[in-house]
Amino acid sequence: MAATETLLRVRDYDLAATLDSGQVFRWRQKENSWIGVVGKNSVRLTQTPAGIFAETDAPQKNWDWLRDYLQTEIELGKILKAFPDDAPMRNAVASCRGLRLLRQDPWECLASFILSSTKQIVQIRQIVALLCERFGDRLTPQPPISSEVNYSFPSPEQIAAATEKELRACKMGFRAPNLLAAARQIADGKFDLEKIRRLDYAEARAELMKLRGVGGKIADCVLLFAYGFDSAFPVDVWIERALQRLYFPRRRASEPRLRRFAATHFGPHAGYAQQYLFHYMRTKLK
DNA sequence: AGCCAGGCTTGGT
DNA sequence: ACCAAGCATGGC
Repeated sequence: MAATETLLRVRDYDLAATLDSGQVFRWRQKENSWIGVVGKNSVRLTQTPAGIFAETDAPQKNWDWLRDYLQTEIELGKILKAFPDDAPMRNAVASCRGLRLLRQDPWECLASFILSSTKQIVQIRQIVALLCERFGDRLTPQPPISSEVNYSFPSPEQIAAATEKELRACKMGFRAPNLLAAARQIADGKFDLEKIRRLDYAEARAELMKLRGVGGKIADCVLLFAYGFDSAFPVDVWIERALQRLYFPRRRASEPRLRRFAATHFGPHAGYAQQYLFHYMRTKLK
């Protein structure tokens, strides 16, 4: 039965923390709900005691795409149990109960993180919103499900057809040529985002880093948030500060030292651990 | 190794 | 209201 709404029964899922934790930049809060776009679907999500209530403009035959995006089927408990048993991790888990990792579209994730460099989250949201309005597909609103116009994330082809000047007008500055180059390589078939899935972590990371404007941090974000490489551990200044403060409070640890520590300390779900530390640091410390 | 590349937010006056 | 400093990643 095609329907425009469903209830995803899930517990231990903090929708607000998940959609507002710096892994994705398209969701906005409206009253008690979150409005966003997944693929070509405008989506409204509402946290309820029974789970996540989801509404879309178009009727859906099944909701697998949304379950996959929200990662509602994973066993969070198992992941949390695999975290190192130390005080910082216990505190982070206790204060960010229900924080999840999404499974995003690789191109949207890559493009968003190319735009993220040396930007704060509020600014990344603005840039991405402008980019979608100007180059994405207009999605027709269906009252009363949605009253506002939404836009799909522009495809590599849509961005490849733009000029650097038009992209700069979305306030992305020096990131414009990087985004344009990536879009063109992908649109021309010279860079294959699907191939990344078949590589191991180190190979996949090296492959992404061939793109201009993609260093280790951005590659790790894409590997973690879009491809599900759970061992990817993006190290940005927040995480560096968190590691320094939580694990080396007495002595100053060099950046390579912190990286080596992170690579071995957090186990097979290091990426999840990173998200908990990041959110803990952003919301609870300083 | 150290500087440079938007533009928005924050903090000081 | 204004102006300076801060943000935070990759490339050269």
